[in-house]
Amino acid sequence: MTELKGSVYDRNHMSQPPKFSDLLEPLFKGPVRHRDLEVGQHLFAAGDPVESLYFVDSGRVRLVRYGPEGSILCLQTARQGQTLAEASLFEDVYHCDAVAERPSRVKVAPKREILRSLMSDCAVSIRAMAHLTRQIESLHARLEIVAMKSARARLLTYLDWIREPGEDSLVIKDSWKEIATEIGLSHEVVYRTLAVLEDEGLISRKDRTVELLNS
Amino acid sequence: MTELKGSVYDRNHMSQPPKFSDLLEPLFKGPVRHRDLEVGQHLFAAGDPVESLYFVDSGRVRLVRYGPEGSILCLQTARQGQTLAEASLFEDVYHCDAVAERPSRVKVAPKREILRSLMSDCAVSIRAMAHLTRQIESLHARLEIVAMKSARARLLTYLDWIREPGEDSLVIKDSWKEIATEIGLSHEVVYRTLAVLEDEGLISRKDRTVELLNS
DNA sequence: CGTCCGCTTGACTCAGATCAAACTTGGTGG
DNA sequence: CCACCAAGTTTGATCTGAGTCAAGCGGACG
Repeated sequence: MTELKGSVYDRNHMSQPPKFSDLLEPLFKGPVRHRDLEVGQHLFAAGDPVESLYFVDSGRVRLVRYGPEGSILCLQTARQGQTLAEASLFEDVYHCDAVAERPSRVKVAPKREILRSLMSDCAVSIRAMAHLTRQIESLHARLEIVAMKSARARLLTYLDWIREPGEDSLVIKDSWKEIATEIGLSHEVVYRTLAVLEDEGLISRKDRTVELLNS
Repeated sequence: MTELKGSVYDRNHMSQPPKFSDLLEPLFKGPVRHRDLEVGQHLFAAGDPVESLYFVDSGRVRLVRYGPEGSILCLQTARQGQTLAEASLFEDVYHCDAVAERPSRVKVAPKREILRSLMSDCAVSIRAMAHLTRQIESLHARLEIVAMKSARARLLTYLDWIREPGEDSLVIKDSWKEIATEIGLSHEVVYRTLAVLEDEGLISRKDRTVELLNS
């Protein structure tokens, strides 16, 4: 509970709260293997057997699914200190791909070890459940956003979602282009809508910080 | 594991597989309270404290969230034999409403009892985790559908999703109107798209059964 | 028999996608 | 230090497809 000011994790879209990472981290403390990934490199692909649980030491790894028409949907983004595809722990094979967004290093823990630890300590499994429920809520929020028809509502809801509770200003960590794909809009519309919102005085932008006025 | 041929549950959109219901059902065996709901009646609302876990004995209860512009988003549909809002077990207050879609009867189990059972038996909590992961995958599938821009792709993917693996024909259990809201389309577009797909020979309809040709 | 509601189709509107072009920024290498 | 390239950002013009309003059909149910 120290580095990076913590604000990098909280309420972050598609990312699990930090607490659980800390809880599972002990599982990765023993004789664990590492894997280093270059940008674009796959950690696993849909159809691969699930044999490990991954913990992102550094970098950023995304869970994505490819649509038939070549579209890409991001299901989860695992940043430093987070685990990836926990929901696949009880699957035989993955149903989506994991691809590094940046040069990344991940810890690899055998699935069996993880399951054994969960089995042996109820307190751990309870916290794991709590973690999964948070991911479910995160998905609820994303579903809510993507289900909106208007770009304006999507953007405002998204900004409201990733902002710190109580804070009126937030720092954009990704490019707007990435955000656009994240909320299912073309980047042009995002830029346009941002301009409109700024015109209307609902937000103000400077560099990579956005101020939410009159929530 | 007997009634209704099972097909009512499997791979059903927004519904958890049946196994877990069986697993948790024992928890509802003791001296549990019941609640009867009329159509449209609320079981709980957003902001209410989470004090119980509900199990649908009969009828159908939906987890919904209301958008600012009056839009309604369904997060989960709990049918007979399923539990509702398990993801809220670790929350203090609900973040969505539960409303009966049909006259329903639900069993009510105190949250504390549930947590205690989970805490005392690791096997149960492991299975609970497995259940939650299935819900996550269900949400992934819904996200995938709603994120598609074209009505055609949404509908085809949806039909492919709810069909029995291996089966080419499926029986529509809800009205197309409900399905339309489910996949985020107006019902007119759904009807139109169905007509087009039938024209193109991709599907054929008779009564409430749809045949998928040339998947 | 009349009403309600799911279903179906048509005409029109409009918001977001797409294509296009220019500007900014950052990094790389000569 | 500058030339250059890549990628993000911004704005304009146009197109398309889903939403909306509207109207008619048919079955269920009282």
